[in-house]
Amino acid sequence: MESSQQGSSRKRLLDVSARLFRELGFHATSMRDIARAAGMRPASIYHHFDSKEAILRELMWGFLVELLSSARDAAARAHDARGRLGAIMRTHIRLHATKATLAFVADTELRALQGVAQQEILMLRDRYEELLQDVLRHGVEEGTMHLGDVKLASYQLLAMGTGVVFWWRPEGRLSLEAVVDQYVEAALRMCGIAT
Amino acid sequence: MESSQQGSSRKRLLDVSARLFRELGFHATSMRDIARAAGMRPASIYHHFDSKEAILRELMWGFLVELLSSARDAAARAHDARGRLGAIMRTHIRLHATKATLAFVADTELRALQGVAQQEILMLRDRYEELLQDVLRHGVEEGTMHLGDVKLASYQLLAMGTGVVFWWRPEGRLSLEAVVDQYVEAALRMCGIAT
DNA sequence: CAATTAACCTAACGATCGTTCGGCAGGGAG
DNA sequence: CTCCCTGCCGAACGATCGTTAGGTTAATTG
Repeated sequence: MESSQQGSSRKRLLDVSARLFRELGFHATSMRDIARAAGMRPASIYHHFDSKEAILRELMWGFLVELLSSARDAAARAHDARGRLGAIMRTHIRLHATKATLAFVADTELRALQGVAQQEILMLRDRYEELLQDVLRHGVEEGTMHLGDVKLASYQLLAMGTGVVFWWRPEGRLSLEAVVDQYVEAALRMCGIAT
Repeated sequence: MESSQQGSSRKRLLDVSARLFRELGFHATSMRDIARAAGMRPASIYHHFDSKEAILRELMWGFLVELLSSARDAAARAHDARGRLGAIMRTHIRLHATKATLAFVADTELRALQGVAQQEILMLRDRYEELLQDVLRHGVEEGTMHLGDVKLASYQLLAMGTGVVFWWRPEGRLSLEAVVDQYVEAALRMCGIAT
């Protein structure tokens, strides 16, 4: 009933699509590009996915779901606002660095989705932002954080953190842990928390 | 020798192209889209520009040149590292907020340029980053700034600041001045400078 | 006046796009 | 064995792409 290669072509299509979407952009990547990189013919892709947009949809949805659940788990393990902020930033940087290809696509190709597909992704992103904003709001109310507008601060933190996908490489000068630490410290400082 | 409408079509083409490139992305925008929005026929665009990529090239180059020269001027008017950092961030946010369409395109469509055109833009971006990194390095040497890796810090600051194009609208809840102030304060805090 | 040029047009070029149709191989099920 | 389903294929569909060739108009120049 189940072949030993079950889903292997599908997974390979997702992998090469993510890589191509990152390198060329969604609209500059053709189904023929994807097929060639996956070792099959363009028509065969449609045995696994309904459309080119469906591939992008699955890539973005998968990453954002993992990002959101990781952040929730990390925040739940901390016991105060400062700890939760640090935990969220830590998982944010770690996930964006280790899955940079997916993260890059998820952060830059939202325009390419249409209608309800785009709204579904926006819904996940909103929940993620609200998770962070709740932490910031609690920190301000507790008096442990000192910042201006909470929403603005959340945009600052997320933009800063997401930026790691644009430059960090595992073989580069800085280790993942060193990078994560400096991002977390920057986040805490931005919120008026001494380290 | 000079018509009273000199360059008005050209300017209009740049304006509508920037708007379309931001809304749809470069590759999802067709020459026919641009022509329709500018009130002319596709073939007429080629009287003003050599190619679709040439339009993008001019948009990105123009914005980055203005960004770089504005930052240089602002930094020159300050007299210490802290003042220069604040001045650079202030002009960065202000320019990204007031020219958000251009800034968005310049920050997201680098992939769409090919060969030497892309390298020319990268050269400008590198000079901009170096301007900021010099300020940070001086601040660390003076002892007025306390941060880990200087390059990493510059990426954090620029990613945070550039992010303003993704959410701020002039008709929104927060005024430009309030937004600029919170970004500058966040930058100073990130660099270990008390406010 | 004639000559030139800027600005724009219609029409069409070849290429490439996402997608679909119909079929073929092969392995498991009845 | 026959039947069916999975996975993949060749071939082609209509649409759209960036771009070009050649022509028209109106204004400017000498």
